[in-house]
Amino acid sequence: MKGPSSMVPFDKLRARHGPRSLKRTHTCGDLTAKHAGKKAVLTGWCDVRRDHGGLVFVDLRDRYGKTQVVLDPKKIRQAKEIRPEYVLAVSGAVRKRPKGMENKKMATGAVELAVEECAILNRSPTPPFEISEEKEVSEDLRLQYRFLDLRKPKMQKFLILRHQTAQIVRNYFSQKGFLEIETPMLTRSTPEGARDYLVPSRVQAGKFFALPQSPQLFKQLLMVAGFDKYFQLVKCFRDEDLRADRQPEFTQIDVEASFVEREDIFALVEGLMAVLLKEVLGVKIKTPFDRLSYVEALWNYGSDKPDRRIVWKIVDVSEIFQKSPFKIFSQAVAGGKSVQTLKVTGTGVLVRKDFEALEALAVRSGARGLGWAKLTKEGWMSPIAKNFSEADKSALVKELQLKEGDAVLFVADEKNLACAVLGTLRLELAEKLKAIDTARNDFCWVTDFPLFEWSALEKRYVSVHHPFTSPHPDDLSLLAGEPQKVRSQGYDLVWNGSEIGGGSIRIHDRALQQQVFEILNISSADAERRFGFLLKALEYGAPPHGGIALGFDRLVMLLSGADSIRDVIAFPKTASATCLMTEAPAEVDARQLKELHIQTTR
RNA sequence: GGGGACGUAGCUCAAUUGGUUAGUAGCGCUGCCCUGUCACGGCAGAGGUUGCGGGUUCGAGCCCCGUCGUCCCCGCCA
Repeated sequence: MKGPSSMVPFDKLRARHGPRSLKRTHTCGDLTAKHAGKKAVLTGWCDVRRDHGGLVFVDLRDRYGKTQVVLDPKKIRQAKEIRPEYVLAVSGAVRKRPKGMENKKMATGAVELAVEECAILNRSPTPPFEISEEKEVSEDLRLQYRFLDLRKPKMQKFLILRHQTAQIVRNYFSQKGFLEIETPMLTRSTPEGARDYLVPSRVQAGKFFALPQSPQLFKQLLMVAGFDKYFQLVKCFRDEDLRADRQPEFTQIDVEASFVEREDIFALVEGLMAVLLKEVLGVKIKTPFDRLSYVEALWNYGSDKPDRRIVWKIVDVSEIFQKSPFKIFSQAVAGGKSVQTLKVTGTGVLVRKDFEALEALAVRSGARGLGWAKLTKEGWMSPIAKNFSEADKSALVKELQLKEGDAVLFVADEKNLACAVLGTLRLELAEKLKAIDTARNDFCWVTDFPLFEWSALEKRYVSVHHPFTSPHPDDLSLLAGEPQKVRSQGYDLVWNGSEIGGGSIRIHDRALQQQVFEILNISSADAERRFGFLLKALEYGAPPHGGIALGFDRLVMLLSGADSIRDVIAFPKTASATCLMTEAPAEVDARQLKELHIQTTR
């Protein structure tokens, strides 16, 4: 029991919790000159207070805006008590501000509320940081006091935009005949893919649920059930390390449809993106989006999520160096490797040290080294060009259309690796040289991914997308002999160099699914144990089907211009997957563990 | 798992090469004054375990080791 000293006097308690005479009539974003002369009651938080002694101005804030209210301390005794973040209800007359006193920066700046009655609904200690966008506050403090951080208009704008985006998505799919169907959060662990978050079962001793990494299997089962058009805004969970655009729990726009081909999914999603950009950003985009094969993307841009707002492309110059006196390149070509180049424009500011830093990055990215040449007024500035023949140089100038101020980066290696390294440098340099056309919105589909890749770690093939992705029909004959050459019917959606979604046409044939499991070195007993329900469903009249999942948080981040995914999630986790506000995850009582039949080892 | 940046007042930051008792710092906070401000203004004031632990040194905010936390990147993320 608390002592009497901490008791709140009864009349104050009644003021806070009792019936209220001041019921809100307008929000703090509502009032304009046309309300002048009317009575209004506003509620909100004190944003700033300007005390002039005989007159007190308070900017009252709620999620709709801010309104200046004016208090005469002689009439309103609470005027002097008000502090930032106090919760107020004020009534009075709306009046036009005196001539010349209008505030053009405020939406409600033409008017103010002359307060006749003021109730302090709650008080606040001085907050740990100011609720304003003027100053950067360290993110750990913001996350600790998330309820205050979310009071900032900018954060509220993000969450409002998130809501609007969700509404548009739901409307779009509903209008196209798609049904939103929920799938379980407590499901079975599927060891393929990311690490699972596990949930112990109390009732089934020693057994565990897993939180879904995605509703992949359930949505396929819905197709088998005949719900031929499904979507869901759904939470997914992956226990992997975080990034600026990755959270352990995140939201997907999950979509699946039956009797469709790749192009049907593309058109569906293109339509959605067009509506979203129009409604949210007021931007008209061109559809259909360009389609690039995985190989095209990699060979031209050095990435499977190319940012085509950067004009520089990778060019294969192996042929030029076939007979070059520069042994490093000519021998690489002779040995079946290749020489890849990236021409970079506007490099006037780059000096030797910058290229050396680039070389270090290239080496970190897996290259053996980096060749570079910069065309200056004095000629070729380069540690390697002195080894080039004149024929090499003129062929390069012609092939790459080199001009003064351009630089060329060279990587000689196995083609895919060399391109990937140049792809990394391309992004790095474009950022540094501000060579990204940020006014552009570039969408593209990347298709024809390999179905499998060899995992050196696990010494087996693993799925590039997931094990239910259908092989490309033209490559079925390669499945048995050369699985690494099989392309998949998977696809990614890329927006300005960010992967915002991925999907595939699925396998709907039990025998083919079995064969894929075999290539993945999943025994039929294993497959039966883990995915038996799916295999069984495939036997009972599974329709051809396919779909996509779009990263909702990432999408909202890009639509809102937020620079971190955390800014568009109300209560996000830190890079070490903890919540600084609730301090989750936390230890639990020994009794709880016992009930769950669990013992911890540390 | 690995690499990098950062951690000083409530907040944002400063503090020369390791040198007195940490800085007239900005914002915020407290008190007083002020009837037209809007990032109000004026005067006065309070506020510090330099994340934590250890070491080197005559002397550490600064150097070294460890640790904790935040952020970014690689691995990882079907």
